Amino acid sequence: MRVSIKDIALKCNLSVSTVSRALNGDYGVKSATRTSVMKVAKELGYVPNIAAKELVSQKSKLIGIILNESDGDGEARPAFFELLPHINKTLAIFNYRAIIYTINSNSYIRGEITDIINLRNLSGCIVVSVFRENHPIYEDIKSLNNPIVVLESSILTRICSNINTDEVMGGYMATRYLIDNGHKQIGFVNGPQNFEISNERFEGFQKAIEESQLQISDTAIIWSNYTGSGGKDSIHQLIQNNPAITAVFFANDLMAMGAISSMAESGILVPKDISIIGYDGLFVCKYYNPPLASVVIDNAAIGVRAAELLLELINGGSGKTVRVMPKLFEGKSVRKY
Amino acid sequence: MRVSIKDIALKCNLSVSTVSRALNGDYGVKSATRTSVMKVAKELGYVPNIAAKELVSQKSKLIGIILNESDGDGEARPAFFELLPHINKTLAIFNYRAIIYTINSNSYIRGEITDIINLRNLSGCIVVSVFRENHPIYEDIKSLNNPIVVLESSILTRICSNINTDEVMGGYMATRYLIDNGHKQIGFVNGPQNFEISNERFEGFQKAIEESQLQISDTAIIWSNYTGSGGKDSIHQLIQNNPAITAVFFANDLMAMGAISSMAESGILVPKDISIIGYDGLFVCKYYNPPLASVVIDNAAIGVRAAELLLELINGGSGKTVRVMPKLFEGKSVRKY
DNA sequence: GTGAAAGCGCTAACAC
DNA sequence: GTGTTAGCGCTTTCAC
Repeated sequence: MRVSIKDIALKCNLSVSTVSRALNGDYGVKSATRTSVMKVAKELGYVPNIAAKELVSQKSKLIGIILNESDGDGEARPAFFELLPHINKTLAIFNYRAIIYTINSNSYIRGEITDIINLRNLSGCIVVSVFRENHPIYEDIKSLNNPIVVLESSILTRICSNINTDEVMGGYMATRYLIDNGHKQIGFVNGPQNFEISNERFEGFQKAIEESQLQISDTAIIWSNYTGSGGKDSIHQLIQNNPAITAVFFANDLMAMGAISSMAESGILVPKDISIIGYDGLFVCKYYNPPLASVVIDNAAIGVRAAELLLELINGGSGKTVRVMPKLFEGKSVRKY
Repeated sequence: MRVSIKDIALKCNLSVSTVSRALNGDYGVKSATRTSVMKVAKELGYVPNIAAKELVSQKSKLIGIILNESDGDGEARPAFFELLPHINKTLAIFNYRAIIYTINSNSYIRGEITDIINLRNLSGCIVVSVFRENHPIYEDIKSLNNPIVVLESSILTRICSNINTDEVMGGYMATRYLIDNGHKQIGFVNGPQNFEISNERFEGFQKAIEESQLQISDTAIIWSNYTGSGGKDSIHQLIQNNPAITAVFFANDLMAMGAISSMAESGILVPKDISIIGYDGLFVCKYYNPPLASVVIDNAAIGVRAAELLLELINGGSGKTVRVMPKLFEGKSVRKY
């Protein structure tokens, strides 16, 4: 049988209520009483029963982390796994813990996220995966009555914060970097059109192109799928239709890597024959061959900030938007003309 | 106020105990009663209060996943993040959920893992990170009274299972693959000596070397640190001391990648000038330039199996050892002589 | 400053 | 087959 406050009360000749107050640092307990309670608790190896606390307080100190199941194969969005430890560590400082939930994006039914929260009385949750635009989960989030932080989205309510990279800026930075290095014939391999991030990165791309008054043919823009093999297919198509191309911006690193390794087999070298820049700043970029230029998303900062935003909401704060600036990693995959 | 079984009882003209029995599928409830209870529960939007259930049952349906904090930087052991979704999905089938705990390997104090388990009454836990040999956490695990599954270790008790790749075989396969391709001057860049996996991979390496009666100089074996920059430093040292070397086995992919990208800058090409094989089978291997030969650890299988082993222990089964065979990914980084 | 008692939502004897 | 009751460990009024 585990030690309970009753055991402490018995040993201290006190009532359970006093012990409870002493243990929880409440006012109205003589300081001598408190020290003796603490001492006995330690001696007895007392561990509070969280289930009992939760039952009476109706709260849980548990945070849900919502993951899109398709991220699970490790290919789709590896960057999100870099977030997890940082979210977790920040939450742990305040004695919150994270439960991971995997949601199948295709079989999602309205209210699923509400059920998840209610079942374990979660204090809040963080949606780390990007779902396609107009995915029903976003409707649920908007009408939710629980604190929630959504990454890479712009949902903002009294009780929902969002944190995201400035994707337009990211797209702009990547394209600008190519232009600044003298490239004029530039291709863009993007993700699917029904993702907010794809469209924003595209907007940044366009901005940089227009600003420089470059002409980009329609065939130089490909809407792919954020996978390595998608990158591979796209680059060949791109080169075939645009033989004069000298640089390509891929909307994520995985597609860029798929393209580079595939081109190498055809004897096309990076950056000698063609320059490549990716997006995400995966930690493997710096060990890629060649080190892959990329728009770096600061996952550590986002993870910490997401957790902080959620804790703010839990403590009564109201929803806000936080925007994180991406950085450029130059790598060695872009040639200067 | 949330709907409780009391509300259902009221509406159905039943007692709470009958409702409880009906809801939990216990025997001794008329089938008509059960259907009406179910119907009303649904109508009212009833969600069971898990805290109450846990309080009375003294169990939690919560599993701890123990991560070494140093894995958190995403560099140390990226492969483990590939495990997570698979563990999680398997647990979810049986309504168990995973809580992620980050442990700082250096500041660990005896009993920490026991406290973690007791505080939330975890049904069990899975230790996914590799700690160095003789780390105090392993002593704690041996004397634990709760179901636990440890990856990449050989701890086996009545209530502790372990699951690991056959690392000796992995080391053997990698080395054998180089030998079979005609390499005779082979180098080995390993991880730190105080990790069980390093020593096992080394054993496999030695076995293949001896079997083939090759001579390997002491300077061709380097104990590094599993990081990309460690791989970079090691390869240059290796080549300098062993100019005739034609192939190197790296005990993980990250070191191999660090080495390849660094060699490229010095004009040393893989596999033309030197052949490289890695270990782990990270999903980026196939998009590396060149696609990196590697010993593939089947993280999906390990994740699923680890969860299954834990559930077995929770349901009264006893500790067992499961060994998973690694596979070889040939890539294009090894040249045939 | 401390104690007695009620109750959070649920399960599990035990009674009928 | 169903109801009554006690109790899981804790917090929180309300007395004193």
